[in-house]
Order: sequence, then structure tokens, then C-alpha cells
Amino acid sequence: MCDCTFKSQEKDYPMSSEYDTLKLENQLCFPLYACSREIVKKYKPYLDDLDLTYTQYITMMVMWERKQINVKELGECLFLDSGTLTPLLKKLEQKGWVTRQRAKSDERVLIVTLTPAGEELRSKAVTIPQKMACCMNLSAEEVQTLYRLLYKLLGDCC
Amino acid sequence: MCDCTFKSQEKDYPMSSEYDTLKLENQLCFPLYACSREIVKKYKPYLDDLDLTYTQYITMMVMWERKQINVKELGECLFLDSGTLTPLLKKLEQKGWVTRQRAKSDERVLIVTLTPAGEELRSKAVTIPQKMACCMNLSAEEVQTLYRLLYKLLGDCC
DNA sequence: CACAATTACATTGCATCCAATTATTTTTAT
DNA sequence: ATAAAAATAATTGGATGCAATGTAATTGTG
Repeated sequence: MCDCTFKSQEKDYPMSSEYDTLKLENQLCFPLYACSREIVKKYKPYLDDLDLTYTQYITMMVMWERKQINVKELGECLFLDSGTLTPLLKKLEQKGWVTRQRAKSDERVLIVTLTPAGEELRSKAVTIPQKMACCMNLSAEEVQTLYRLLYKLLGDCC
Repeated sequence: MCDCTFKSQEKDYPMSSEYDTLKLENQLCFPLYACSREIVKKYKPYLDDLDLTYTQYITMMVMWERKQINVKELGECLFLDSGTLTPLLKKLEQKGWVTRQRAKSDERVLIVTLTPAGEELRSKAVTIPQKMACCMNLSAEEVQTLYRLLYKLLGDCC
């Protein structure tokens, strides 16, 4: 894709240009960015059935595990800030899957709590991971390696 | 992060639940999604200097290589559609880095062409990749592996 | 205590992203 | 030749993401 190679005047292999580092094909970030969006797109039909977007889905994943969490901690789990989470949590509240209330001990803190309806959603969502798994032709070992490298990169850059 | 383990009533190791597959920590897509956004964020200060967003940057990467390309092909390179590209290309045109004109042979096709000003931008951008490289503590081999796995995954799912 | 600094969340504005629809042009099939 | 189908962008609407700013509550300091 988008491979531009130039022939050296004397030899018959690609000439390395001073701009090679700016080629799309030489970026690590680009396949990361593209892959992320393509996989989120793959989730869509399954998430549509549950009336969830991808971001709402990973938020609910945290809620299913934690039952109760405040916005700051939720943001740390998901690498998202209140600018994204505030409207998203209001939507989840509208749908009846979480409640939002201020902590009595500290009125600045907003506590998000999973509702019984939100808990029920979990049993519908549980089939999604296996449905998604089959669209990836990576071996178990490759998945492990990819997982490890992504978390290493994530740890390095935050 | 977000690790909820439950103790079996009899033994002293984490109980595997029917919902383990829904844990955030067991997802491959989540570090992909988070990592992608974190790295794009890392680019921001450098791209701000060039008055480019990340999406505009990768678009310019294609333009620097191809000089001229139509919207359909550009979309295939970047995994983006006209809904994203049309307004983005209008902004790049406003900044004077590309021109947009219909193909004479087929009026449906819009041809995007790099301008001399756009070409000049390339020499300012050329220092960005090395500036970014130092925020990743992956070895050259790990980068290679990650790169290969991401493209494999990208190939599988599109 | 007074008040400055900090913290936690909400709001605003801009730029994506994407699905769905529309408009226009070109190609295909009868 | 022409109507149907296909191809290519543009448009629209909804949901993020994120930086910057605002607001209210809490904490730290002299």
C-alpha cells in the first residue's frame, strides 16, 4: 500500500530517501490506529443488539467488574477524561444501566453504580468475546505476544 | 488494573467466572484502542507546530508519497471514508497544501494534488518520527513483531 | 480562621469517525 | 438507445475524544 520506491541511478534496488521515515508504511502508529478502528467497527453489529457503543461497552465492562466506581477511577481504567465520560455516563444512566450520585463524604466525587438492569445486560454481552474471536486469525501465541507488547507500549507512553 | 478476583470457597486461588471473558484485562481490543489514542496524543505537540492534526498528518504522508491521488484510493490507504475525508481535505485545501479538482475523464472522481507549499511542509515534518521514537521503549525486534502482528490483524479483519 | 492551591467533575468547542442517505456521473444490460 | 445498476463524493446526524476553561468542594498553610 502506498509503496513508492525509487531506483538508484546506478543500481537496481530501491533508493533510500531522506523521507523514508515519513512513509506511511514505515509507521508503527498507523497500523495501530487503523487496526483499532477496524476492530471497533467489527464489534458494531453485536453491540447494536445491546444498544451499546464500543466506548459504552468497555465502560460497562468496568462496571460489571467493579459494581461501583467514581469517575476519576473509571477514567484511569479507560484512559478517558470527564469530557468523554460525563456525557457517556449520562446516556448509560438514561438507559437505566447505571446510577450517578455524589459521594456524601466528598461532594466533588461522582459515584457511578451498576443497576440490576445493568447487571442483566452482562448475560447478554457474555457471548460477544467469542463472536469477535473468530474474526482474528492470530494464533494464541500471537495474541499473547501482541497483548504483551501493547501493554508494554501503553505503560511506556503514559 | 480493575482486577477483581474471587476466592473459591475451598481453595485459595482466583475462581474463574463465566464472565472472565468480559473482563477488560482479558480484551485484546482495549489495549489496542487505548494505545492508539495515547500515541496520537503524544504526536500532538509536534503536529501542533505544523498546524496538523494526526489524521491530517497521515493524509499528508500519503500525499508526500503519491503527489496526486483520488479520494477513493486515499480512503483505501487510510481506512477512512468520504465522510471523514471530504471535510478534512477541504481544510488541507484551505491551508494551501493540496488542491481538489474533478477528473476530466470521470467527473465523479475527485483528484487531490500536493501543492508546492504542501511539499515544503514535508521538510518540517521529517524530524517528527525520530522525536516520537524516543517515547517508545520497545526494542527494534519488538517493534518489528508488533508491526507484523498489527498488519496481520488488519489484513484479517478487512 | 482566612485564603490560596488543589481536586473532581462539568462544559464548550473543534475535529474526527462512521452509518446512512443523497446527488451526480458512468457503466451495464436489455 | 435507454432504463437500471453501479460507482464516487458529499451531506447529515450521532457519538466520541480531547484540550481548555469553568465551577464547586476540599485541603493545606501561615
